[in-house]
Amino acid sequence: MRDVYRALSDPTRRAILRLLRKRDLSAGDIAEHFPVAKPTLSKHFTVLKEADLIQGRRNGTTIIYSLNVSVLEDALCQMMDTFKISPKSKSSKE
Amino acid sequence: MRDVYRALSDPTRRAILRLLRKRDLSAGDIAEHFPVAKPTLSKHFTVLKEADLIQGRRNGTTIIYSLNVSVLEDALCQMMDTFKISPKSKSSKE
DNA sequence: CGAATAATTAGCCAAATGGCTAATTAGCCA
DNA sequence: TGGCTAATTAGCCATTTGGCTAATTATTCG
Repeated sequence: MRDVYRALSDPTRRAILRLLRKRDLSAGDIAEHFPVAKPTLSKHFTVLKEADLIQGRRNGTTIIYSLNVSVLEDALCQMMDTFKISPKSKSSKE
Repeated sequence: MRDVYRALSDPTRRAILRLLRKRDLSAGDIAEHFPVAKPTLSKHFTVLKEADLIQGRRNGTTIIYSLNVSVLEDALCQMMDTFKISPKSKSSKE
């Protein structure tokens, strides 16, 4: 989970995830959506892979990235579990 | 939201939020749970306040921090909205 | 007021982060 | 094989981050 939080902390990486939500895309396709150099994006891919949020498969000279849907869903659910409010004590202020 | 992601990216700050989920606590009370110096925690409080996830109120010489429950809930819901899978295209791999 | 306590701000430092260009790897095809 | 394209790795740099100690602020109380 640590890696997931880290992965989500950067706006470019969040945008990559949103793109991949719709369809698989090659590294080059993704690059067209961002004003940063390709090697910079490669680093972002690495971070996202470390969090297991995406995976790449080679297709000829290109690499196709796809979202690991269930991993993302599980991570979101776990965040809910971690932070969502248990109706324990009364509300705080006032 | 940018600030929320940033706030959540650090494990100490996440732990602070979990603590405040149960009850309000003074800065000193919170400090007892962590092996870091008080000024370091003060910085974390600042980051959490910038994300509007917590607020502090003074009570004599101490400052009591409380979780902004609805802000956290809204943030989590928005993350769900942002990332949860719309049943658009078919699954990706294979 | 003066001392004590709680917390923050100021200022410093090492490590991590996100960006870039140049060089390298990997696969395709003539 | 040689050349082309796609992408990553290597290496560099500036900024941010999370940590610390010392100094400052705020409040209470004798």
